Amino acid sequence: MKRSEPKPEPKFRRIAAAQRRASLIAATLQCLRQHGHEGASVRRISAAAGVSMGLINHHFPGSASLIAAAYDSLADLLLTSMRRQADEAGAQAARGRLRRFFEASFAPEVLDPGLFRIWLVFWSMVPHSQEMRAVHERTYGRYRQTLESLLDQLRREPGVPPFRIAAAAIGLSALMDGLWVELSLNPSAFRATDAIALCNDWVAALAVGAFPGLATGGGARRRSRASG
Amino acid sequence: MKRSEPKPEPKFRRIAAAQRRASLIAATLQCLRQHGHEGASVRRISAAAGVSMGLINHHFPGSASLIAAAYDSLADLLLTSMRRQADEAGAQAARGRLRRFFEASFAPEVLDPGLFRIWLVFWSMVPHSQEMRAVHERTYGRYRQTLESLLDQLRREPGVPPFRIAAAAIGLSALMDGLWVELSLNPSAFRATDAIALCNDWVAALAVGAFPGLATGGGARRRSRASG
DNA sequence: CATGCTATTATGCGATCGTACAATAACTAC
DNA sequence: GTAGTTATTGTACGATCGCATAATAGCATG
Repeated sequence: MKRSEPKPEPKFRRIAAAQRRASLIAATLQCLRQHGHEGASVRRISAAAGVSMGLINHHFPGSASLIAAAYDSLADLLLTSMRRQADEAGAQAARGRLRRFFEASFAPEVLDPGLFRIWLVFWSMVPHSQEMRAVHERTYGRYRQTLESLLDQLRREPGVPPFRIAAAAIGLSALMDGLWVELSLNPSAFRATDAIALCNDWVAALAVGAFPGLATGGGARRRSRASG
Repeated sequence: MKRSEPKPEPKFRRIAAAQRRASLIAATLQCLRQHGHEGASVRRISAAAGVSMGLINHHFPGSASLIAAAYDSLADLLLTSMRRQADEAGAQAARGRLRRFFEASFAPEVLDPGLFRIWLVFWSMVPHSQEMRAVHERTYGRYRQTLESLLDQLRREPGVPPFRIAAAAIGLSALMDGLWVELSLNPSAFRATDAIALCNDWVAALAVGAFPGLATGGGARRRSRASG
């Protein structure tokens, strides 16, 4: 049954808005990963997505919104993955879950230079974009909540003295982020296992009440005097 | 004694190469502070320095070298300032010096959004520029050496158990960097005093031997087994 | 005062950038 | 099948980018 009409491949296809947006987000992440800051260009992104330039402005109010959506998407993906790995293999002790969370945080895929490249672009846009700031606060908030949940499980274990969970999560996330940044900048400075060990040590110190400022019950007030 | 020649202001002045380079470095930092990644442009920098475009390529092999020199200059300035503040007021206990170092690290001038902007540009260029990588490694090396010196003083104090200084410096620098990054990204996430307290707590835990992985004498080997 | 050196300027070139807007064509509904 | 909607394309515009190079002029030296 040969058709007389050659049935030419259509020059483009209309797809659902949600799928198109997801495709654009994926292309954005690919560009940021490969070209860093210079990849945040409408031309590059649209070329990577296989569509024309103007389509971006049709689906997003501006390129800033697209990048914010990419930030939200990637951050959610990473956090979900880490949470899943932490909760893997059923009910463990809190220390074990935290250890798995650390191992996931310094896995080779997270220490990929491309991911660092992407993240630097995100960070550089946070202070000057309302949307990026909102995404960062939400993202970082969920990140800390995850840590708070894990630390709360730790606190409930026998022999663990009470501590201020929110402040502890701030410190732990900072330690992890700082290790990740330096390891991304200089993979030979130390090893991923060293980073994991430092995080585990931090948890161990917290579990024995070695952080005086994090202890509950007025421990936070004695800061200016009687310290040395 | 009126001169018949109007003695017009010369269109430009020749100055010593070292001074010109310093001027260009200062202009570079100003541009990066104000415009971030877009400030790393030959045109903007030369305009800020009040010179023409081509002068940069005359004094530096390329714009990358200029930015690397700016990285080196600013990092040295900051570290010197922090070291001076830590050593201020004579011989103190190690804990006091560390506390002063933390306070200097989270002073308002260090938490200035412009400084974070500058630093992100530096970081984004490290993975793809040989010069930037060299500057980073040297800079970060001196930073860790400073911390190692302070931690060594801590270890010599009575009652402080021995620990692996190099690894400890890695952890402490990561904690400080992570706190600085997050505070720069979101100044309302927590306060500078919280960051300082978390660093002091880390030192306190180290001083009581609460970090098992940092303890010397085979403490680093028990990592895969017998941990939970 | 004349002369040479070179720090410095000024300009042109090709490429890329973001934005705007009219034209087109794929899909839907009837 | 046909009309309508709109997702999608294609292009033009002005600005800025890095780089290269000839021309200029400040300064030192004699």
